[in-house]
Amino acid sequence: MASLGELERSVMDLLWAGQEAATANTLRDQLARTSAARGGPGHEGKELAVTTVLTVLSRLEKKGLVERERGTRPHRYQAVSSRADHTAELMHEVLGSAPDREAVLARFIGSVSEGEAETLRKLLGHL
Amino acid sequence: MASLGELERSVMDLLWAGQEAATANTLRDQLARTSAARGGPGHEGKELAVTTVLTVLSRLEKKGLVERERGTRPHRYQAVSSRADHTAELMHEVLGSAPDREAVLARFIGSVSEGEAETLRKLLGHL
DNA sequence: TGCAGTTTTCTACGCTTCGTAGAACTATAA
DNA sequence: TTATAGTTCTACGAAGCGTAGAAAACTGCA
Repeated sequence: MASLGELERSVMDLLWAGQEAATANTLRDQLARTSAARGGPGHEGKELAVTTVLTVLSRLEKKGLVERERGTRPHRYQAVSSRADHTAELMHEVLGSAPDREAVLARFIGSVSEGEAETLRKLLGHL
Repeated sequence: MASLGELERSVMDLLWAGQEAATANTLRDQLARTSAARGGPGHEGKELAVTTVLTVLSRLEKKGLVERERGTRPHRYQAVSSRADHTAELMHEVLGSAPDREAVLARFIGSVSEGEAETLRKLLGHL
């Protein structure tokens, strides 16, 4: 239960981008304004109903990606983990289902840019 | 369009396991017999109709994961790429959608077993 | 050459997920 | 205590997936 729909992803992107917890209304506005909402820049996001945003937020909460403060009245929503953490976790998930992990890693490393290979060497160096 | 359903995955597992191209009937039998079909061992797979297997194979073909020889009468199906290649590609896909690739890699490396870290070091060494 | 069996394609149905939002309910501020 | 802002409930249509029958296409044999 890890994959996200298009709107769900847009919402997560906003939550990951902002450091503060956001309300449904804030997000709604950002979705309407931001080009992050629908792919390419120059493409203004759609005007969504607040209920739509709330539904999506609930679903994201059920999926464990979002956490909400129920105390305050306009509930405030925030991502449970950073985008980097989440993505890394996803990568592990993908890798995890493979019986031939080493082979996968080999292929993976094989098609990484030189710059990133360098980064990886550094990261692996001091372990 | 990368995610697979449960049955689709079972079929891919069989195709990845065998080296020869297989027919729908062969796969049907293997699905009925193998425990690879449904998770745990000891759990015998279900008896599926051949048409079911064929439908799934067509869908996998459309997704670009499977390739079929139309020449021979019982068509023969095989995986387009190895499981390792496919999985590595998936990992790149997941990583690719992140603007903060380096941060993701850092998190990813951070939670890799020591054995695998060693493997990675070796792989990165001779590049 | 025409049939009987085999294989493939077409069509379809039920279930689940996702985008979308109205209706109804609830808390809050004045 | 009531208008108003916010939340939950319910729902519908599209797409993806498991599943398979019906129909069409093909093959080997009589």
